[in-house]
Amino acid sequence: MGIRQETRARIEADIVELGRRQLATVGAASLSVRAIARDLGMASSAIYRYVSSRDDLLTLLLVDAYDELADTVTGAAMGVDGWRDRITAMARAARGWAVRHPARWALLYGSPVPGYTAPPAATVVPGTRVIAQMLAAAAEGASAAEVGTADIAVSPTLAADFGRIRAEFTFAGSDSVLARCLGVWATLIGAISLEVFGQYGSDTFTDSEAVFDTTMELALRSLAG
Amino acid sequence: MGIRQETRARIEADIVELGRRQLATVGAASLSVRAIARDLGMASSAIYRYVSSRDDLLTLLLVDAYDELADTVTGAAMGVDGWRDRITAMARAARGWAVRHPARWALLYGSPVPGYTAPPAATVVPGTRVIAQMLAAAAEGASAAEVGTADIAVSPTLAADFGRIRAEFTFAGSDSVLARCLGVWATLIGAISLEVFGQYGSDTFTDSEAVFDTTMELALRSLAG
DNA sequence: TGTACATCAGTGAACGCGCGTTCACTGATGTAC
DNA sequence: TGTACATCAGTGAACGCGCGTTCACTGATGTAC
Repeated sequence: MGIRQETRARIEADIVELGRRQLATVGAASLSVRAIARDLGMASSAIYRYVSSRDDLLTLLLVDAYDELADTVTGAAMGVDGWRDRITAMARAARGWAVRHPARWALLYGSPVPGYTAPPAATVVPGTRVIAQMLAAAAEGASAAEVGTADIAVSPTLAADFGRIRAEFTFAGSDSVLARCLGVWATLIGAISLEVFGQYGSDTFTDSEAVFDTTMELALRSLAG
Repeated sequence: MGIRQETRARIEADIVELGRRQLATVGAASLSVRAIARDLGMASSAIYRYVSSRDDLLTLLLVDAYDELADTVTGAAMGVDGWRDRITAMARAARGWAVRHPARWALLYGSPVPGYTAPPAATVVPGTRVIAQMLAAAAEGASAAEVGTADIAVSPTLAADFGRIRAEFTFAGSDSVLARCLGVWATLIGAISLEVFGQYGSDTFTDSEAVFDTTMELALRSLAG
């Protein structure tokens, strides 16, 4: 690898790092390529050798965050026996990552950035890694007949949608199981966002980890029973 | 009421309306008092006769949105018999409002606006109206012994926090009930945000209302038994 | 009812700052013969 | 191994635009006597 490739790789990494910092300080909507060039000690125009536009930088940061979150979740799930404990481990890992990187969580699951649409080609795969893993764990429970069997009324339209999801994620589970997974997913995203976005205020809960664990335990009961 | 008070009231309402539109088009982070003055046909400085700063305008919009959401939810709950159906009605009303006003939902429950902190004196009361109503409905179920009694392990710390919440909302229900309410709340916020923030993509679900109803039905089951 | 004065709404210029993106350019690194 | 040429990284000026906030001011509305 020549000197050019090396410095290029280093600068690209620096750009992502500076971008992360900007997300934390000014937010996605005020992300500025000029500011990043400044921080790199470059002329503002030089940044265009590395990033083709502001939106392109946002996509970079989006994929970066999706991947790091998914890696964290995968790492936490690895080696945990039993689908139930594995989902719990994944949920906790997701929350932990979000608490450590609130601005990046906001980029992934918070308000959309006005004027920006993520290019599906680049973002769909990294963006579905976590839910895919959760579904896999739930499918394990379903195949062991450990997942709640009480049926839920699902409209034909919704059943058709579920069919497509089943194909996309090669998920082996009934509509009822899928519906429960959706509920767990909504609870997970909601619980993390409420905490990370500061909805609880600073003085409502002393131990927000305990709040989260309790919430997820209840959500998982609905899956298992 | 003199002519001055009348025009002032009209202009104040116009400012809020234009602010809402800006939330929808450029988002809270790019909210511009200059643009609003422009749209009103005023000099940019004249806006300061009505709003003392940009942050002040944000607070105005925040309270406006909290109140309208709460009014909508209250209206939908009115006259609905049975705590369970009432919670369902409230949840649907909240979703409906969020779908109609995605940018305002984002202001309330989405990513925090960097550099802005809502003044508690103005926002806490309107911001807790919806959850207060849900808790009241759940308390009704608890007093009728219709709410799930299976206990949940709650740490002493969390129990103490729950005690404070019980006092603040004059809520009559055990720790288990409170924990379940928290779960329902997280599910509600998560389900709405996932839909409104576009996480499902445009082609995953044909009937997102059905998805929401199914999710909430499951969440309520966990409350009820 | 009329007049004097106080309050208020709105103006326009200014301060100092930021942004994304393009363009013609220099000088360094890499490559093919 | 040396040379000629192509590629690439970075510069600096420029375009055209935006922002929040302050300030001294004019002219209209409201109020007290």
